[in-house]
Amino acid sequence: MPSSQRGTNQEAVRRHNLGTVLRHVHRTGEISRAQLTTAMGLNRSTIADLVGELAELRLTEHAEPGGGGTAARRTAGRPSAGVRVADEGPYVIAVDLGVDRAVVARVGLGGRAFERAEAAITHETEAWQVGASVAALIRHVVSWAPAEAPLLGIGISVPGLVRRSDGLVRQAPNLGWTDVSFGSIVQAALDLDVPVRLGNDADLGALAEHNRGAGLGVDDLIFISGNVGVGAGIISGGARLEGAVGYAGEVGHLNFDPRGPACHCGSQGCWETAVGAHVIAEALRSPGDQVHRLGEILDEVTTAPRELRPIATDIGRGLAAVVNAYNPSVVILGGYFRPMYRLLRAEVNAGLAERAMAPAFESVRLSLPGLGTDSVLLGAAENAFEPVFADPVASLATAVTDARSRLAG
Amino acid sequence: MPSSQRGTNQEAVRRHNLGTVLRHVHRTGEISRAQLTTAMGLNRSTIADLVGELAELRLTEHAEPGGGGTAARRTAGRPSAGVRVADEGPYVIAVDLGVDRAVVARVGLGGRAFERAEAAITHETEAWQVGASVAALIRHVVSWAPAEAPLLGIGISVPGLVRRSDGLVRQAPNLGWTDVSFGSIVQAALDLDVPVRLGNDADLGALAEHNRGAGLGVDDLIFISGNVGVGAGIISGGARLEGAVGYAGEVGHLNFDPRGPACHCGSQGCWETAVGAHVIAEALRSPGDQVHRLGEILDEVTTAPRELRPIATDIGRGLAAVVNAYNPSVVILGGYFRPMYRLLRAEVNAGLAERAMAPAFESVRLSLPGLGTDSVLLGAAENAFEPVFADPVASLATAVTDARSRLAG
DNA sequence: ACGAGTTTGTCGATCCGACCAACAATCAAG
DNA sequence: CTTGATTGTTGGTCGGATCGACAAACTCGT
Repeated sequence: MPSSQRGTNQEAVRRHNLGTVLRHVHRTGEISRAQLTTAMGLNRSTIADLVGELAELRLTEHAEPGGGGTAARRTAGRPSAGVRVADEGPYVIAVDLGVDRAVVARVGLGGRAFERAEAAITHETEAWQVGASVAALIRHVVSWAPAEAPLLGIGISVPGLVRRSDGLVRQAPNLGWTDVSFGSIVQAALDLDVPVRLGNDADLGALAEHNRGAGLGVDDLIFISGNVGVGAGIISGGARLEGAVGYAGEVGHLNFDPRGPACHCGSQGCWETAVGAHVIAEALRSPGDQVHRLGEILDEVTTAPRELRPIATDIGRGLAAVVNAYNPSVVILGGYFRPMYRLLRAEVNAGLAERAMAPAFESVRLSLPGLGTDSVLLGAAENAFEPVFADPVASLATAVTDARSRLAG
Repeated sequence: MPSSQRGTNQEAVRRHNLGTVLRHVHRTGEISRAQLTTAMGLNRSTIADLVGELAELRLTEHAEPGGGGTAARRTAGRPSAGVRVADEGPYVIAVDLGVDRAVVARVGLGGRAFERAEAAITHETEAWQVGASVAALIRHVVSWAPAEAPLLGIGISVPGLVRRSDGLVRQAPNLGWTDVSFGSIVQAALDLDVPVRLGNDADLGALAEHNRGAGLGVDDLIFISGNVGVGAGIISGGARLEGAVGYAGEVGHLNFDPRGPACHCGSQGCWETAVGAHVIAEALRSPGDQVHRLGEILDEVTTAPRELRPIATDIGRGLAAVVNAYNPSVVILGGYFRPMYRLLRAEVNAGLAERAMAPAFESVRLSLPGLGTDSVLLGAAENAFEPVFADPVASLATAVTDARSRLAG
């Protein structure tokens, strides 16, 4: 039964409002109390009370009315005091597990990415080995954190199917993983009982672009991740579309041509077999071991190679299915689709126009990621922050306050 | 911005809780206060208060602890008094606009369908003519209603694209409509200022099956409507998936075979061109004008004709795309897909297994509608009831209390 | 420079709704 | 018939949002 079947008690109201104020502060970095009252529709007094509680929790702190520097003069009346994320405030660790490397970053409340580190991983590496390198990267990154700052959790992005209920990695073909409990592996390697949240790379990319990127204020958007495999992260009506088990958005395996080549998923002629990284690498006559780096290779290309044109058209044609199925207002092309769209915008659009239904086509817009190549990494961070917006007090209770010293040992 | 950006004030809490109690009563017909406390997680006293307010609004009434008849003896302790929908309680009018006929029914709070009426419509009929016949059916059906009972609204199902923001029918190929404001037409024909809510047939079928049919308690389900055209209504995470403008779920125009025949949507090889009513009717060598009645024709068939087998397989193959895209736990086959699945279950399942991704396939189950051929009609009623669950007081304010006498004139 | 007008923060009082505790009602089981 | 269990009712309590009044801090016009 969904939440609509349950009642709302006053404790839940407080939790929700407190979390929502924090969400606004997180989204903007700094926001005035006046803006909070209009955005949330609550009374001035109520906002003041909530802001006071957040300050007591050391999540936010008072900001002088002047704002950051000599901001432009505003309207008449008393200037509104600001609320900003606390110095030495809480942070999370974001992990982007790619097919050839792992990137780890420390991200503060407010969305600022501080230190980052990365390491290469190969297709042959076992999951526990990957866990060990990730743990080492985390130790390194946390060592730069303020001593007092609490670690709220770890968010991990995985290029594969992640079961929502427990974060189990069901299938990650490009890592060679099946049923790997990667969250537990990292926890064990760190010897730290900190909340870990895993997510599919496309889902997390969509989350980040929705909160901070090209999808700001857009409640129906799709992030397409091209990362050897092809997947979609879907935000519909402002909420993540997950499906029963968390596998919604596997558009790479939508049917594209029933007479097409066999796909590793068991079917044949999947969209992925027409626009996957292998196909593009082959068209570029790129060495086989460079497939994992396709995005970087394409990023250095300035003029579109002729042989990529039909593939770009097929990208558009496949996007038509996405548009017909989900009716988004923005589709953001991430991973190696980003340079493909940058180079071959006309072909992609033509393929889309050819097959999308007119009313759905009219209301959609293709877009490049607003966060560049960091969408997925920042999405992992956003995902790790989610609990603190749902219930700040409970989330702080599970946070690790002395992460730096405990991980240094 | 979604609701998560706004705050919750106490007035909203009361509205929500009052509506939720009413939703429970509606769903079950009769429910004990004890069940309400456990289901909603609120205190006994609070439930008693809410129930009292609903009774004052004449929406519900007290039911003796004995329940409906000599129910089985229950647990120890004082028996819990029941709450049931009021006699002479509020009702809605549901309209199912099919391709060859319109069905109208009066549906009471609690979901009971009382009187119904229908009339034939032809492809050539203009929208205002359809509106006039629907209005006549409504007048007829309302004439049987209790004099005191308030009419909450009218729910209309349309086989086509309906814009969510204002209920405009953008495209209804099988009715020959483009940009028709059918809600206003019916309002004008009735000369009654009553709330009218339109919806796509598949979306409404999904709603009804979720609330009262084969999808009871299932939060991720899909209703496939085969009604000359092919569409899907999607419930994901307990909420309707609508998309930016309301066109999500147009799976009939997902790509099926790029070399397939041209589709009326402008593309070619859409799934609809492989499993649409015309294809099946042709395979049955049925007269061309019988296409609209395909569901009824198939309902009378007892053994599956051999020539339908490949089509059934293609139904399954197309469903694989639906399963990959939305990861539902139940897919309900409505319209003419209902007899197709009844007759050719094995073929449909085989086609699905052939192309769906393994993890998604494992978590999905195909099903016949729990409401028979009435899913869409009852979904239109459920849709019309929605406002009263969002805010009972406001909805009653817009209701028509003397509908019978005003429509009799 | 100074007052008028405007907007915001703060404080106490108030209101509203959910919660709690005690008690009465009503049943099953022994 | 007694005991135990469960539920409805009632009056009081508590938490949280709101309201009104006032002070604070700014812009703008003179």
